[in-house]
Amino acid sequence: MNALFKALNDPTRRAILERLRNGPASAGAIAEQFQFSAPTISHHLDLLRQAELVTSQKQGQFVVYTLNMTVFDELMGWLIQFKS
Amino acid sequence: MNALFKALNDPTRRAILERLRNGPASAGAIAEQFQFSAPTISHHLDLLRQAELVTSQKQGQFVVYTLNMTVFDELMGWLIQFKS
DNA sequence: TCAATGTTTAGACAAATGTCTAAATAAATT
DNA sequence: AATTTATTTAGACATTTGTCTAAACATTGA
Repeated sequence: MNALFKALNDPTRRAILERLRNGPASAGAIAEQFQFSAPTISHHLDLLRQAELVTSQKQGQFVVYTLNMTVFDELMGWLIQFKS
Repeated sequence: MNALFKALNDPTRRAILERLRNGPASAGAIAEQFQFSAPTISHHLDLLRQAELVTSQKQGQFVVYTLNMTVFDELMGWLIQFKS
């Protein structure tokens, strides 16, 4: 839960998640959309992976990142506590 | 949205929110449940208020904090994007 | 009015965070 | 084999964050 909220507490990381709604993408393809350096984006992707918000698979020289929607359920569950 | 995720990115603040599920409470009553100093809890309450996750009303010498569930809807809305 | 109680403000400080550049690793191409 | 392309790792650095103590402010009660 800590890693989850930590990962979400950054606008760039949230934008990456929104980008991945359109489907999986390589680290480079993701990085292109932002003004930050590749290492910075790589680090953001690492935090998203630690929170299990994304998974990654190596495809040749590329590393493809995919949204993991499972974790959103967990968050939703936490939120629903407050609605009742 | 930034203030919201920032506010949620701390276990003490999340615990305060869970405490407030049981009903409104004064700053002092909240602080009693934690090992941190009163100023520290006051600061956490301030961040929760900035995120509009709580509201506060002065009642005599006490300041009573109340959960504002409206904001949870906003968060839920953001999450639901990812489920479809 | 003075003292006690409840809360916030101010300022300090260590730890965590987001960014960068340079270098390392890995795969594909020539 | 050497070079290019894709990505990560390492290390540095400024900023932000969470905590504290001391002091200020506000309300109540003696």
